[in-house]
Amino acid sequence: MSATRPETYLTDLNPAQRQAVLTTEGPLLVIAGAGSGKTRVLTHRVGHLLAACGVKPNEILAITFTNKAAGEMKERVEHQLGPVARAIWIMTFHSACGRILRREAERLGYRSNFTIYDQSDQLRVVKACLEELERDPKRFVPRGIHSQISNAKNQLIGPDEYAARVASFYDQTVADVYSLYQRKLFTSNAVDFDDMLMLTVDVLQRFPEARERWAKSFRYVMVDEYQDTNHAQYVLLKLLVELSQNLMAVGDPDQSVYGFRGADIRNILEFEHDFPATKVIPLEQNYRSTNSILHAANQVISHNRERKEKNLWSDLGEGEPVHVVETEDEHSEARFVASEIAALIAQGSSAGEIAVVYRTNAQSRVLEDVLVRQDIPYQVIGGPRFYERAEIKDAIAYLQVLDNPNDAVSLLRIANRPRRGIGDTSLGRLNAYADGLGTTLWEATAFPEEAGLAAASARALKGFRDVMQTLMATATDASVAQLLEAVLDRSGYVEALESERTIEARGRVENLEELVGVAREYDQATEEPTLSGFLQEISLYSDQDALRDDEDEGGQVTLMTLHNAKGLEFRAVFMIGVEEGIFPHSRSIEENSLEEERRLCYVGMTRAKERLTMTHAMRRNLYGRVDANLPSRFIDELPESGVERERLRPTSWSGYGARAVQREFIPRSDAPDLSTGDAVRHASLGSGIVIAIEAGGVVTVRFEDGNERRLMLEYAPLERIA
DNA sequence: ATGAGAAACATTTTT
DNA sequence: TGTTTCTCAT
Repeated sequence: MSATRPETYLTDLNPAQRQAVLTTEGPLLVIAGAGSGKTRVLTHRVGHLLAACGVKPNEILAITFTNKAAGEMKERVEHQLGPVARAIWIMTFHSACGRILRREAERLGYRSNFTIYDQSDQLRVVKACLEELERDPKRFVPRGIHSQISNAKNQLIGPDEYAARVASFYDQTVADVYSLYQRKLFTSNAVDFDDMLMLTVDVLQRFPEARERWAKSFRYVMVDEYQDTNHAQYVLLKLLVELSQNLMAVGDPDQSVYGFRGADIRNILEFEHDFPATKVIPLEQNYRSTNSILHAANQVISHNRERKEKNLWSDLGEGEPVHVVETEDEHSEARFVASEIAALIAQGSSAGEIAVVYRTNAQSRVLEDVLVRQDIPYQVIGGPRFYERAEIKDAIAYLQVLDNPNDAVSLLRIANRPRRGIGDTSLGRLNAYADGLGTTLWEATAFPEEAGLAAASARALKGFRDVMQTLMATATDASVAQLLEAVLDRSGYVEALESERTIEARGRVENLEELVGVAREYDQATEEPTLSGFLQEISLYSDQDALRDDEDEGGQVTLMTLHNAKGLEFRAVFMIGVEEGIFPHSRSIEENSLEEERRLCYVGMTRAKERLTMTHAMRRNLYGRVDANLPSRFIDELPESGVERERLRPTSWSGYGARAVQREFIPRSDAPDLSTGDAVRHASLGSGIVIAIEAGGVVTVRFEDGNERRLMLEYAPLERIA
């Protein structure tokens, strides 16, 4: 690629961006306002280091928070620089820690093929601990305990230190669980997400040779979304740049919205203090939004006290005013938004350029109903995740046990799945037997009689153990995909699903096939594919980014929470439910985290490129209660100019004026004649089965994804399939 | 071991 | 108001 000469790649940067690219030595803080081109800065800076500063690819570590962001950055850098880019460490905090830990785990007594426990695995372990300690799970809610442990880990407080700080009986229980939890993970040769950071820090702090090696190997470190780092991540970075001090942090304190997950906004606010001689470069030119939108967003965020002054501007002109619309209730709000979307599409916008954002997931429902009826294609971000589906977790658990038989959580998960007569009682006995002997659960499975299992259970267990051992033998010379196929076959898992003969089961089998596809892809794309490698990769890639991307070919309106909208942009954005109690959420008002809510509002507003509409309803049905809500204080904080306020009232019994009803009800004359049990396909919802028919032409259809929906035969784009 | 029915519950969630 | 989780009965 020829884009590697400075005069080429510097020309498409503004002065501040250029300065950020050229400042390579010493600590650098780039305050990157929304839409200010920070990804461009990041990628160009990598290019500059390689092309003009003689830096080798493997000396650069570029950290992001999401796999998606890492993937995008990698792609851009590769596009710019060619294959050399592949040697650059562009990855998430967790993948980087995973890579480091794989090399260093043995110093801490873990083996390098450690298993990574996700949220639900972690919760299982907490529950097991509470049970073992005989604490009442009503008083000590597992989720609460877990979040205490997680917080402690983010603060780098280990079990011993936690125990030393105990101030109440509750704390004492947390401390006991924490310590037992860590021991359980250790004997399972497993770590949780938080451990990945905490243990990496631990190994670097306790072993100077390790610290020196890694600090030497990364001469240049860059971190994106620095405002979202937690304390552990901060300490990790400090250790990694100990020698060079070449740390570039890119972030925007106004977009810190993950405080509730341990992100510490002070990291970015105090960066200059933490890293003396820091150079600070603000990027204030916005390339995304019109000035009406920016002005409005700036005005709202200026109400935060704990903040560094910043003023975004753009040369994209004034644009349309921001629309603020009041409706009667959530239904009219949804109808209004849907009709506006329909109008935008009619004017030539693509559905993919439109987003609806809201504070809580539950708010999508009402809107979905209207969108379906109006036949507007949409996707909801944040539904059930691929890797969290039961069948996928089961299949992965099999692989985990094959790779790391000590992994007790996975073993317990699959022992009786599919059902093979190894019940909870038997597993409990085995567990007790293993504990008594100080061995692992897997080893105990070799001695069912000694563990006191009934004859039938013992036989079942032997069968299970045989299958697993055969598979383990296969594991040594099969590819990951082959092994997975062997697992699905030999375990009887797929067979059990197939014999269910339901749509759900068929969907599960399809999901499993998709997982085999993922494994195949891994086998092909990786230089040295190994089972451990595959497992570590997918443990950290546990979201639906990949699927999300291939699915939105046709262009669909995107529905998502404000949190999920971070980092994205759309031509038109509808922010719904902008009401006191909803947004800001009543919990946030109680918890005094209003400033974070306001930042969330800022994030949402700055997603819009050309058109921003904020709606609020006077009445809203929430949890079966009708509440009267005031408009959000954030609406009061909007400027006078560049904002157009509108109040929608019914003009007739049927709707909100012409534009609201236009597309709504056009009955079809060719409605299919359906009966219960018929297979049907819906134009936007996929196929499913009719499970009920009511008077008035209302059918209930259960779709393949498990959702059930009531549809009006006369209007729904439904057809019968064979 | 499975399912029906009651009770409890209901921000946000990059890894 | 929907959903999930728990309990109890089968």
